[in-house]
Amino acid sequence: MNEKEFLASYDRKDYLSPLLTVDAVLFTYHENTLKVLLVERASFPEKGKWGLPGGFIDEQNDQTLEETVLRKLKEKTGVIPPYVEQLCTEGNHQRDPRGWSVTVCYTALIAYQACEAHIDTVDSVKWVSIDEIEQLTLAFDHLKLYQHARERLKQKSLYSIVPGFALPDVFTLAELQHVHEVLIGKPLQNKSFRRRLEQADLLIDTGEKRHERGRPANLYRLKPQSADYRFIRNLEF
Amino acid sequence: MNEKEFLASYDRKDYLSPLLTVDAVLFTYHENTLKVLLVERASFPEKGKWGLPGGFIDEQNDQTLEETVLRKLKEKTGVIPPYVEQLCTEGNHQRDPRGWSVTVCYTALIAYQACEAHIDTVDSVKWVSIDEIEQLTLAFDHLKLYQHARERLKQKSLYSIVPGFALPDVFTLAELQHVHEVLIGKPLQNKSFRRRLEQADLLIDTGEKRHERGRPANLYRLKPQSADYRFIRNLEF
DNA sequence: TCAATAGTGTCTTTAAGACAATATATA
DNA sequence: TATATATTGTCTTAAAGACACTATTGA
Repeated sequence: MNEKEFLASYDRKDYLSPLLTVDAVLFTYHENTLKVLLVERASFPEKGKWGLPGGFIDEQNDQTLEETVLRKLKEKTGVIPPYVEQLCTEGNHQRDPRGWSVTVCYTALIAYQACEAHIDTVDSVKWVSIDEIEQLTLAFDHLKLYQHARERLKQKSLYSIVPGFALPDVFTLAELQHVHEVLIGKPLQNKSFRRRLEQADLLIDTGEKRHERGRPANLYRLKPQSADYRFIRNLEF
Repeated sequence: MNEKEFLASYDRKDYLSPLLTVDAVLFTYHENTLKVLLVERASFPEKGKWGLPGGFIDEQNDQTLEETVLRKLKEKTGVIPPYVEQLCTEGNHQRDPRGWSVTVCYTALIAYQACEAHIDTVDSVKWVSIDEIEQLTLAFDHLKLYQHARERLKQKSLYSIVPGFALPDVFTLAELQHVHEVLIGKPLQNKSFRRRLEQADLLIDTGEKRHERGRPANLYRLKPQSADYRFIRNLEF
């Protein structure tokens, strides 16, 4: 038998694979807190519980795993988040009552404003503050996945400005610093934070200013390469 | 219908999942070079080509994905490597001619001596130097997976001593430094390298010395926690 | 002018880079 | 003693921490 004959005689139905899903921990920053997107499960198992957005691969329409997660996030938020990164894959025979199951989990970030209107139209999707999420009983092992994503994002906040993707397109340095501070769980040295941003040249100065209380703050935009930039030294934590 | 009834009526055969495999990029260090374990494929597709060790989940016997990869690595090397870490999950409809397929890929490290005897007994398993691997035509997208693992390990060599798990139980600082240098692709400052090891207290001094040419070198062992330790500052590269 | 917030100056501290110097083996 | 390799000393440099100070707005 050659490979061609093998493939002709191969029938997928003869081999059962574990259940395979894709999930995402989508963060945003709003009203001085980090929030995570939760979805109410419409069907069994765990029907009625809240869990991470996600679902099955559509083999006809998804070319890659990443396309699956983008499609799912767009279904729930109306938009495709500017930052999406694979987090981990969890697979065992206990996490789903249907049997051996595997989920490929992603971390994603988006501006609150980018999906506010869309999310307001549906009851089965909501943002939950990270202060409240631990109290909820999430579906499957989704709490654990969230915790993993949170921990990774915390690490990233020490050596990158990835958390900035949870902010709107245009933001102040104080806002950016505060997202990092929320993730790290303690205040940062303002001067250090600004100094390294300046040196790494990761932001575009819009020239605009935001007037609220006090001195108006300069408004910045993320440069595209800022998703990949890594400082060679971590901030203290 | 309640959840119990749902599960009773649920039949996995009604839902086809993509093909799911687990693969590993297993590195070792021998004769001053890094090497990767390759396995000759015994069956279609890609029969006869060399590729990464890996295979399907055994739903009856594997409790988790990690157990699957450990089982596969033990089959090929005779031992369970001391360092195993999930690398990434690659999934699309092109990587396998049988259709939509997903692989969960791990990075692992082991001492050459730990599996030398076992590997010598089989023809279908071999170590390939990283200088030669790019020339080979590996099965599926295994070259890309290897490159990904190599890049990640290079990054880790800048802020951890994870590469030390490619060495035997007992090793000299010169050996450890050289593994890092091979990964990074340039010489390191000897003093910096030793200074940070000393400070982080990651090694156990065995008290023994290795006598070769020149001054005998002190022999060390990795402390268990050294797999997780991260320096707060990267070495230059 | 005061309160509030944004942003800067500058000294200290930490840890890496550079590289010379010393130490301990064998031939 | 010469050679080889291991190990240390120490000065320089880069970048973060600490924290006080100045700047710019509205009330």
